[in-house]
Amino acid sequence: MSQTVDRALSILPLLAEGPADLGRVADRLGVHKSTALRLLRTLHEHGFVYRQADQRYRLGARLISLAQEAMENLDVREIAHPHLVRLNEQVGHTVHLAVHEEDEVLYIDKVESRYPVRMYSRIGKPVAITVAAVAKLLLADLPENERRAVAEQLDYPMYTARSTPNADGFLKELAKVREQGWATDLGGHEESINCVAAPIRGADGRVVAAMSVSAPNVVVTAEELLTLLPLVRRTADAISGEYSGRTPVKEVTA
Amino acid sequence: MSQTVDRALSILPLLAEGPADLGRVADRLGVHKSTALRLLRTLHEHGFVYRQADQRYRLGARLISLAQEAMENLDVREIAHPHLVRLNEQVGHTVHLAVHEEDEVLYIDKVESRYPVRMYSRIGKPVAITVAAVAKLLLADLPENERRAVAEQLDYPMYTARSTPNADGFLKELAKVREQGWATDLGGHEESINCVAAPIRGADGRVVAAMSVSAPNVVVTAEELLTLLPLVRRTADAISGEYSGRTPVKEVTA
DNA sequence: TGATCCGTTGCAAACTCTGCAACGATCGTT
DNA sequence: AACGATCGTTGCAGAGTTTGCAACGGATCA
Repeated sequence: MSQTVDRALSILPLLAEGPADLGRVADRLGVHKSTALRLLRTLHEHGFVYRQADQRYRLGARLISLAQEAMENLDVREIAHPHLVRLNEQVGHTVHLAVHEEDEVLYIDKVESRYPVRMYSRIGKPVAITVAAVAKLLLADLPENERRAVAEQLDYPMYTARSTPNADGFLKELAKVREQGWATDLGGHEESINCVAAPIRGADGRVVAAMSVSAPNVVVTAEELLTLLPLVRRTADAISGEYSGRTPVKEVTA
Repeated sequence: MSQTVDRALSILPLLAEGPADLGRVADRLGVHKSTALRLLRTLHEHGFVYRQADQRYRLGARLISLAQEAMENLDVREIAHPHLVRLNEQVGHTVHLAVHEEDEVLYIDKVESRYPVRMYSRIGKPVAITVAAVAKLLLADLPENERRAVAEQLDYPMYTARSTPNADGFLKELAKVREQGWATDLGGHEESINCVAAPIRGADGRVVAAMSVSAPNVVVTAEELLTLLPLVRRTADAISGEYSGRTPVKEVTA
């Protein structure tokens, strides 16, 4: 809606690909160098971009610290954290907490496995939305028309042979997940990694977050992991209860 | 330099304080509601702000995932990480990696202590710049005039009785740190927590990052922690060596 | 039911932003 | 060593975007 701001903000994802010089930024934006320069200057003043010694720009520290604050403001995270830690102490595996927001599902908390074999993931990282157990739970809770709309505009990368292949399969999986109230990812993202996940609900019953326990095949089989399901669900319910007690902040779905 | 972008970016730190409604944003910006609305809309389209069900705005998920990418692009971090993990395995305590950028020093990596008593800190969080051992190392490396300029514009909060009290004391400490090539924080931030830190240097000898080992008094005394200094320094040197091998990206200091 | 508060929209004036062209510095080449 | 090329930077005037206003509609509360 605001051309100038729109252009300035478009610079950031561009720089996320890696450092870029003025000419490159101008080209990618489709504007004159002088225009790009002024936008970059403004971003720089706010610390959103940083200028290296070679004159190239990259994303700045301010962005990182702001994002940090953004996460600390999420009240689900605050409430859930001690529960995640406790669950991790009981089962030993990696525990994740994720939320959904505008076509992205991302991890907002993580407690590392006690086992030496750890999975790669990071707080703040968008999850593989078509296969992750937490993503299934979060999307399954959407009203049907939205669910279909989302499903149809997604890509379905075949990370492994068991990845969700297309929108149809995804919608069927979501329907199943919606009904049973929990979800799994059995090697759909990485061949040897399995997850079980449960939803966290607000006072109105809507899913506000999802948590999962993940472990590689070499540590426990999928069957063994599934035996943890009741415990995971109980933990999620405990968080739901505590969260519902407070003034919940539901999210707009338009 | 660009008024519109400047205003739009000013909204973000404002929202970092917590969710705000349109009127509040407009007031804080000193602009008309309709102006604020249009800026917020643009930010929203890019996912930088999110609109809650109660119509209020808060920081959005895109900000978080962008910051994530920003950190993954830092090459020091990538090189250092395995070294940090190894050090953590040897000493058991929390290990941090920090960089300096435009008046902020922030943690860009962390390996958690194996002991049950853990210290509070988070990747992406700005560190207490006047007391943290890593901050001392990073600032000590600046040319003298810059060092003084920075020192004089800082605040000196007395977290504890041993916190650096003022610019004068800070500059003396920096001089000492600069000479000895390592730094400590003995209860200057939190009464019972001590740190030892060492610098990581680029090919040109300039400090590009700093790493530290932190532990609470209840686990090891300050004296015991100091015996780890040689190991910390050796680790830092190893990282420096590896980092210098690549094309280093020095940072502009203006 | 009426009043108030808040977000939203169209419009015209005003101001900001844009692209251009020219400059200077740096770097690599002949 | 000098030249050419590349890149970032600046002043300027026209163009286009942005701004504040005022009015509308919906929601909330008394």
